[in-house]
Amino acid sequence: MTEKRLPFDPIDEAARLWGQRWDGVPQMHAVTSIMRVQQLLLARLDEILKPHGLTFARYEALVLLTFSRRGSLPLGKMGERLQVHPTSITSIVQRLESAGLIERKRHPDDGRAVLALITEEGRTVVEKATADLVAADMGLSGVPEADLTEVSTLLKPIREAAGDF
Amino acid sequence: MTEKRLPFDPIDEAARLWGQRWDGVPQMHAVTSIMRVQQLLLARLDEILKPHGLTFARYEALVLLTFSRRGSLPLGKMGERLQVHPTSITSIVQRLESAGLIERKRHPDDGRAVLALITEEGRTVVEKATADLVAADMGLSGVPEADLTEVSTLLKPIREAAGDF
DNA sequence: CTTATGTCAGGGTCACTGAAATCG
DNA sequence: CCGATTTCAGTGCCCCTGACATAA
Repeated sequence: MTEKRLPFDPIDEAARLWGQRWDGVPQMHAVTSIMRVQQLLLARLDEILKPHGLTFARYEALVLLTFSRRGSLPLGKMGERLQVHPTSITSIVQRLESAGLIERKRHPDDGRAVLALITEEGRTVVEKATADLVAADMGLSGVPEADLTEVSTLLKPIREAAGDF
Repeated sequence: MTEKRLPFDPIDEAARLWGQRWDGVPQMHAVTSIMRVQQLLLARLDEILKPHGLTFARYEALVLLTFSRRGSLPLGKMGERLQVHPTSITSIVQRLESAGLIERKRHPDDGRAVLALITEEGRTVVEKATADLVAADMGLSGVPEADLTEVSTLLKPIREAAGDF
């Protein structure tokens, strides 16, 4: 990754030039900002999770299992909650199983379905990884909590319009 | 992609459960929201760009060249502005060249450097693609412009803290 | 010689399509 | 037979590391 610090805000500059030709400057600025912040956050989170042998996607799957009543969920249910592709869930679960953090069980009531069950080691890893993430403010150190709540509130209609819920 | 519409906001639900065990609920909610919105936006933008033979990353590179005075920039400069890895720029430029949207030139003053120069076809494609994107409000239809400006403003300190500028 | 620029090889993650197997 | 669940093969995209050639 290029670590160069620019002497100006590259998105502000891009928005200025955009406005000389095209409409939709607020949309362009917001989209570019969201893309860039996501990239920065993901890099930071993956860096924190790496020592635990996790990517953010795998961590999310593990947390979801931690939240479930029996510590297990059918893969389809996981994909639905995490909003990821069925084949991606297969891949994520396969890698978590290789790491010994979950086990695969046949669903007792539905022979088609597979349950992912978090192991004791999985629970231990989630706790340690979460402690690190919380200590690092999820990569959002220095941002007032009120601002974060505001961001979440403003982004919610976008998710809703896209059909999340 | 799972298209299932959930009867509740999965992020609100995850935040509720998170709060029963761990700290940092506003941070967790904001991070998850940003990740999800980015995923939704990128999918929408790539869908709009696909008929033009572009991904969002390649579109951004093309727009950057459009904004440059001579329609050309050294690859290193492009990576710096777009905040992507040097090898990623090589790949992006290679594919844009294969599509006939840019040409590679040797830098006249620096034999090490390579210039990416946008072609006439490249300029045409950018205009058409941008028209489609703007018509679709960059995937942000229905969101008030004031809210988008607010989002951009709130996200700026995150980018600044991460060292963008 | 040291530094900067770009390329290439190779590995990793994840998204997606299409096909198949299994089971309700 | 139809539909749901999961897996597998294969493709594409992007990130990253490390090594390398070339030129300032």
